[in-house]
Amino acid sequence: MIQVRLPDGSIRQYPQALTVMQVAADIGPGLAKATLAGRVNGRLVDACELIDSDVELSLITAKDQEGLEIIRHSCAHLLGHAIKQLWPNVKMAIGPVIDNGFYYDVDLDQPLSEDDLQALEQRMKELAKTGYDVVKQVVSWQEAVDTFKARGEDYKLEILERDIAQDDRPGLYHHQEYIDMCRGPHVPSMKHCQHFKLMRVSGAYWRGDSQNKQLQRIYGTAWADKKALAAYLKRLEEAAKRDHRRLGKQLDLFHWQEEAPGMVFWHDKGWNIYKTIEDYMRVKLAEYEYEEVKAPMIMDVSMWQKSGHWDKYQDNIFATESEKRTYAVKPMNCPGHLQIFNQGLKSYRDLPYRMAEFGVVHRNEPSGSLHGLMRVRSFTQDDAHVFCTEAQIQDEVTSCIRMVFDVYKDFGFADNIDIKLSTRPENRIGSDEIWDKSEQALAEALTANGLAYELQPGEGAFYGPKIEFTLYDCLGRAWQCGTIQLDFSMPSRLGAQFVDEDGSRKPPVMIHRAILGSLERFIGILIEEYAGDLPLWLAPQQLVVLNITDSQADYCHDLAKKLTKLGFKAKADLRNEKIGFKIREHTLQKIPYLLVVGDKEKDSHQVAVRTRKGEDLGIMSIDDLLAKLQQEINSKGQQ
RNA sequence: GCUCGCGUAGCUCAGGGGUAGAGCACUUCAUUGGUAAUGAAGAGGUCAUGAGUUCAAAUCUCAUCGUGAGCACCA
Repeated sequence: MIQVRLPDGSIRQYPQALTVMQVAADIGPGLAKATLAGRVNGRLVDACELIDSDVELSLITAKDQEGLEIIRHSCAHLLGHAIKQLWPNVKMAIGPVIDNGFYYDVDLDQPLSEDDLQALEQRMKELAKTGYDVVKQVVSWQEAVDTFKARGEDYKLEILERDIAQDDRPGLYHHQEYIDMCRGPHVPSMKHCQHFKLMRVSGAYWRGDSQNKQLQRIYGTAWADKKALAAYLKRLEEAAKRDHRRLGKQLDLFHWQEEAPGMVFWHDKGWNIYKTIEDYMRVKLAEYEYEEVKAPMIMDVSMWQKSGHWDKYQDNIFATESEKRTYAVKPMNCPGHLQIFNQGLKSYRDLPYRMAEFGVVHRNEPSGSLHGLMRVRSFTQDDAHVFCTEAQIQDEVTSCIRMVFDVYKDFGFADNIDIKLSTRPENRIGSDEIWDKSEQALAEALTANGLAYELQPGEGAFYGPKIEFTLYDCLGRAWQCGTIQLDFSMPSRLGAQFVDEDGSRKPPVMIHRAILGSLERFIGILIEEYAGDLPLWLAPQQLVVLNITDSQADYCHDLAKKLTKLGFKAKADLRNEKIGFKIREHTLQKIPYLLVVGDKEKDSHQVAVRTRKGEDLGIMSIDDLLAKLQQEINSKGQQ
């Protein structure tokens, strides 16, 4: 007898081997209909998998996250099925599951247009509607090779040759006349793949290598039911409304111009946010015992040759000539800071020496990588370099980590931060011994602070490994913000030394760290996080005083002036417009508090307070208002 | 940098070989109105730039620049 133990603890006994689907059918026809796959002893398998010994089994349906992923994966096959019918000479590369959907990389001579995409989606729908059964066939490596050779699937053959061992037994999924190779599992029937939409086509290099051919990547989204699909599309629409590029224009924060690609024109309101953040960071710098400096914007190219930047990043450095000398516009602040460190002989007693700068750097990023405020060619880093001894590394890195969380908390980021540890890249300076030491030091600091992190092998900077703090934009795209990097190389390259206790001279260890990273990027993230409704302490205009008729104009003007004098960002709107009109305009401008003054309020020296969310807080005295505002400002982004 | 799409008034967008359109914003006038749009009139454009095809180009072709999505890159 075969014993099958289900998640509820119950045990079913069968006289002979049977499939996952047969167990589902034995439990009930409804469950059989919903079953997409099974989990046998913790391993995901197809519904057609044979159970021939005692096992623990749970059935996977569209209600499980794994089930949804299986649907998406099968939708990629469905795409393959349909595209092969419309363009028989297309070659299929890879078609994995991604967040919210799937994609398939295809090699097709002709570029796919919007219309082509629609035709493809239509064909997918027609095929899915027939609800055909998907048939899995497990074959030998050679049989798989023969199958794809016969079908001219060069990319599948390359995958077999390079990634699949010859003693392996690949799974072939038959979607009627279409055959795809996959580890699986997949849906037993296309009945389950009904709610999908093709989203767009873009280019993508085969195996992610820009030396290889660029294929066409077709993105799709897929869901278990119609409602979930509609909800997802709605979510995308809502996300677009939070886009910082759109809000930047609507709220008059900044603009872009053809003459300066990748460089921001900050308007008064945007610059106000920027200044608030910089002022705040200065307070934090004092708290964490940093000195603030300012190094030159351009230096002779020899400096960058010595530092190694010229070798590694020449293409991305803006350079300029004068009197037969070549100067580089600084892409990083560290060489400048090392020059400041080098002035005067330093003792071990001077360490740790924490040197900060709001450093404006220019990097000539590839045109295709520019993205609003998130990826620009000119930006300000809240940069700092901590010069210390090896013995001080642990404490200093820990202090940096604390500062990151301390600051992020005030901006309202707490759970939505990801931490990554990036280790030695192929292209690097410094010995392996030094890299071992640095990577270990960072990993230990993270562990000691109880922080979970994702390892990114090969993603470190050329001079050292780094901890990255990643935040996400409105569409869930990841952006590196804070970073802590260990560097045992650059100080000695640029001649930095300190006199140790025993009188010997040694190069200090340098920790590069940025909390916000790029102020531009951080502001972009903030705008999207809050959909433009910045917390009161960051709002570029906090208050607007609105009169109802001319008879309150003087009072409103004086009140706005008084509020400004008290340190609030306030303006009066005395235009000859109806109050409803003014409220609409300032609400759309996302000004936190609208203070309405009519004769009633004027006579009693009060204001009627309305929020940008449309709440009416009623009439209150100026003192009560001030107390409320102050409290909200003090709490920053922490609710 | 690569692939595909897009570029029309300050903004959001329609149009699509035959003299350039809307809404909002702007200007002027009237209106002093209590919580998301008062009314009327007016002004505003080398249709990104350059070349080509054509009797004729905003419209078709090519190139350049910018931009969007994705890929590659990201010190």
